[in-house]
Order: sequence, then C-alpha cells, then structure tokens
Amino acid sequence: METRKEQKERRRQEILYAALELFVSKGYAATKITDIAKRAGMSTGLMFHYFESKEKLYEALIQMGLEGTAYPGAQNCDHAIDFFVNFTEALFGYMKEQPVMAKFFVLMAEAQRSEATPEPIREIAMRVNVIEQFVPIIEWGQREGTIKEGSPIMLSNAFWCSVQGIAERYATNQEIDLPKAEWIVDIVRRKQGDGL
Amino acid sequence: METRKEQKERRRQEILYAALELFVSKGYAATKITDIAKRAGMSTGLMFHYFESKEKLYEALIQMGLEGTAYPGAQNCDHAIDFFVNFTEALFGYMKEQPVMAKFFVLMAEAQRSEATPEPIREIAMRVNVIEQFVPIIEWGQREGTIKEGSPIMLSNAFWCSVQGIAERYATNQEIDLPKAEWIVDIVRRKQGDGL
DNA sequence: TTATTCATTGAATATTTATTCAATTATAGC
DNA sequence: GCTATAATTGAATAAATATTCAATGAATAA
Repeated sequence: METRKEQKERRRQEILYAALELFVSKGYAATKITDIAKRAGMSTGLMFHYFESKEKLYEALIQMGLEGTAYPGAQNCDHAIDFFVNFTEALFGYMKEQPVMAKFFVLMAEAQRSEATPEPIREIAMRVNVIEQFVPIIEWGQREGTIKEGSPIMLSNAFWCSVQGIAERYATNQEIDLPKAEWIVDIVRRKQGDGL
Repeated sequence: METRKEQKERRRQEILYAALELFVSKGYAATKITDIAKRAGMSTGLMFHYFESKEKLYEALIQMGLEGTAYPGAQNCDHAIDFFVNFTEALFGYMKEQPVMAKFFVLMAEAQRSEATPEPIREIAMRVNVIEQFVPIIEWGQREGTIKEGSPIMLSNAFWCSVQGIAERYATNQEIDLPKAEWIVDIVRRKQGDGL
C-alpha cells in the first residue's frame, strides 16, 4: 500500500514529467496549465495544490536540471581528445537510455537562450556553463597536438552548439538515431598530419 | 518624397522585422502583439491595419523564410566534400553579413520543431527539407572516399543539426563569432588514411 | 480650398489562460 | 464506525493578451 507521503511524491513527479514533455515540445510560453493537468491525468485545480504557479513549476524543473548536471572532468584521460570522446559517448549513451535526459538538456537550453524566460529562472539556468569548462581542456589538447588550432572559446562553442542542436532534435523525435560520438568530436579533433 | 505605396511597404517591413527579432529571441508564443508594435514604433491598432492577426504575421514571415531558402546544389564541385565546404562557408558568410538570415534560419527551425506552431504555418515551414537533399551528396562522397562511412541520413542529420545549433546561438548573440566552416564540415569528412 | 481617402491612435471589448475556492470524496488514525 | 485530515474537482474569478472600432489627423486629388 502507498502511503500518503508516497502518493504526494508520485503526483508531484507526474506533474513534473508532464510539464517537462510539454515545455520541451511546445516551449514554456505555449504550454497551458490545462495541458499539463490533462497530460498528468488530473484537474487543473489539483496542480495548484502541488505547485503555486506555472512559473514555480518551471523553476522546480530548472532546479532539477541544474542538479542533474554533473559533467565529468578530464581525469583519467591520456589525451585531451579522449575527454571529448568519453564525454560525448557518455552523454549520447545516457540520452538513449534515458530520453528524459535529452529533454532536460533542451529545457535548460531554452531557459538560457530565450529572452522570455522569467529572470529568476534564467539566473538558475545560467549557472550551467559548460562552454567555459571546455576551454582549458581544449588549450591542453592544442599544446599536445590532439586538438585543432583556433580560438579555444570558438572551438568550445562550436562543439557545444552542435551537441545542443543534436539534442534538440533528438528530444522531440527519436526516429533518427543519435550520431556517432566520434563524428561530433571531429569538430575539435586535429587532423592526422596537420603540422604544428 | 515617399509615396503612399512606399510608406505602406516600409511600415509593413518594419513590423515584419520587429516581429522576426522578437519571435527569434522570445519564441512566437511568448511574443506579445504590443511588444511588436512598440518595437516597430507604432500603436497596436495600426498593426492590425497591416496584418489581420498575430498568426497571419507569423505566416508572412514563414513564407518569406521559405522563399529566401534557395540552397545551392552540388554543381561545380569536384568532390562531394567540396560541396559541404562551399555550402557551409557561403551560409556562415551570409549570416555574418546579413544577421537577418540567421534569424530567419532560427525562425524556420522553431516553426518546424515546435508542436505549438499552428498547423497551416507548420505545413509551410516543413516544405524546407535540407536534410534529405544532403543524402545523395553524402552517398556520392562515400563512393569516392571523401566522406565518412556511416548511415547517410544520420550523417546528414548530424551535420544539419550542428549547423542549426550554431545558428541558434549566433542569431541571438553575435558576441562569439561563428566557427570556421571547416570545423563543422569535419563532422562528415573522411579522415586521411582511413581505409575503405 | 475643399472633399475624400488613408494612416494612426488608444481606449473599449473579446478571448484566452492562470489562479482561486467552496464543496465533495477518499484516506488514515482512533 | 467516527472524526479529522488530506486529496480532488470544476466552476467562478482574475489577469493577461489579442482584436476591434470610433474618432482624429494627415496626405492627396479635385
């Protein structure tokens, strides 16, 4: 038998999941509270028993997205390029097993990008800043010769935007499989025989 | 002196441009008709003199986006990979000179992806289907050895999603320059010495 | 100059969407 | 079983947003 506490928690999760799917497929602004309630299988009134507003519900999801964001460092890699390979393979693998992760990914990206995101929420979403984390790894790889020459911030940005573009499509449409991680890593990989 | 007809056309363009910027930076649903009017420097009432509804205004932009979409074929290329290089360089170059193009790019992508897009508009946006156009070129490149092995549709998808991810960031934030076209082409490029 | 047509405004109205709340039903503890 | 507490509903209300329209001003044609 399910206790009251368990039931409450389950309901909460049901709402969060329904909202996540809708925010990702339609965007936050276009998602109606009634849509969320319908998808979660409850009345609209009940939603407000669990979340005081649409915005607070959004905030709860963004907070979850932030907490779930624990990307690995570059430990245990012989070469900088290995970090990108491991990272991308892990990310794509996880997205395939847990499509919810791809959805969180896209949710965070929208919150960061859109000027319509309520300021307190945007502030939370902005705490994830992967692009800057890549910069020192790229610099290391350029020194050792496994990563292309070029502005580290631009390379980091190109790599990450590509991953985001791919995740964005995958989150709403799994018909086309995710690409091989190596393909995307080739954005930053130095070509064999490219002289220093 | 400006004739009435010219003035009318200019006003129309002002509205379209203001709407384009807002739809891209906030998304269609989050953009208020009053925001558009304010940015275009006119009253809300006047907007309805030019466009009968917010949705028709959106449709006009999507129609423009569709008509502006004339991507080059693979003529005049010795190798399939050259097509991707030329294509990407042309696209990025154009985006830099005419940032409005990056905005249209993102507008079309949102219309295609979002389940909140009104059906008639989505139908128009969906007429742009670049991914399928790339497939035969990738197949050609795989035969001649300039393009990686792997599912052509997956490669095409990886390339295009990456371009979209990059355009999405660039459209709203030109602080970070666009990457080198070659970096992105490396997603599909076959590595030197990779045996057939 | 005068009449006519078009551009323009912003307040009023209509519509959509978020939120509240009084009433009802189910559950848990006694 | 009885009582207290929590879950749930859906209709009512509030708030936000799109759209209309009567009135005004400016440009053009006669």
